[in-house]
Amino acid sequence: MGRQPCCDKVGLKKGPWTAEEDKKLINFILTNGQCCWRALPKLAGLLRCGKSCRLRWTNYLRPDLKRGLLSEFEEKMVIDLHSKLGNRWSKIASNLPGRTDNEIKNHWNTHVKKKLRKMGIDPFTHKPLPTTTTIQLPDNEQAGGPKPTPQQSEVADQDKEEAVVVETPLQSTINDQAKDGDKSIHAGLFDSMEVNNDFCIDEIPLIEPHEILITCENSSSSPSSSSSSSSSSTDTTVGGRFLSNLLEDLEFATTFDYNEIISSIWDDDFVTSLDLYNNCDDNSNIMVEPPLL
DNA sequence: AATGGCGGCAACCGCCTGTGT
DNA sequence: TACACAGGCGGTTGCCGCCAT
Repeated sequence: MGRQPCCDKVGLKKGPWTAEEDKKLINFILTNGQCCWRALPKLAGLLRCGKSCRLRWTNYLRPDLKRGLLSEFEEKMVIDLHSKLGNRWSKIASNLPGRTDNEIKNHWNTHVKKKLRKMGIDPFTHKPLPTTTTIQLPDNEQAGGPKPTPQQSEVADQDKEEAVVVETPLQSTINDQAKDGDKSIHAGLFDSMEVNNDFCIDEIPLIEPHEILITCENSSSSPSSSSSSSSSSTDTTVGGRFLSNLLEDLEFATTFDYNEIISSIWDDDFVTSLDLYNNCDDNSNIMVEPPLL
């Protein structure tokens, strides 16, 4: 007898989320907080699996999410953390405020892997690629007999790396950069897992629940032309747009009093900060501290 | 201008882990 | 200790837009 599915899948909707569904989810969570994902869809009037709701909220609807490409520094952080933690994306994400594991995972698979290979670094081992004339095949097509799956390889690699900490070429590069300048940020980044510029990668979450960092995105540089071009009401998905745009898309102004709900749940300071964020148009960072729900 | 290939990313699936009983 | 359940995590899939031809 198999495990019971997380929810009754009969009649449940799958695929991209519609603005209406997003609205219901946001409305419900802002009103009731995050609790019991399994029961949430029913209570919120959604024909979705609880897991799907959780994913949608944590990856796209949370107000503390940053959007857009990872900055150079964030990318370096990801590479370094990956060299130490392997594919533990959630752990990596916990060290990058406003970034989700899914986002980092996607970024790794689509951008960083290629970049590292171009630099002659094996994205799995973080060590220099062998300088043979062998044609570099995709990960799962490496020549040569039965091989472990990528996951198995990575696990093995991780085990090795846990035993022996080796500074990768990239780390050296970054450490060199740290010597040249910007020491406040880079200093000690790769020193150890214990102390890392005031945070411990292993144990201490970088963001406290009450401390959410929101970066103002340049409104003219929305993540991709695709999302901006599809921002008309004909597009049913909200895609990667950030909350302010999202709320706009959802037509909260006319159909959903977002401010009222916010005010009823979060305190005035946070509401003011959120408002400030929503209206800002430069690239400054604003610290928004929502009270614990 | 049409179209086929490719890349990026949102979302799903299934397994794992933590917690309560 | 064993079991059930909910939530979390990582791998994978499939859609969609962009770009080259």
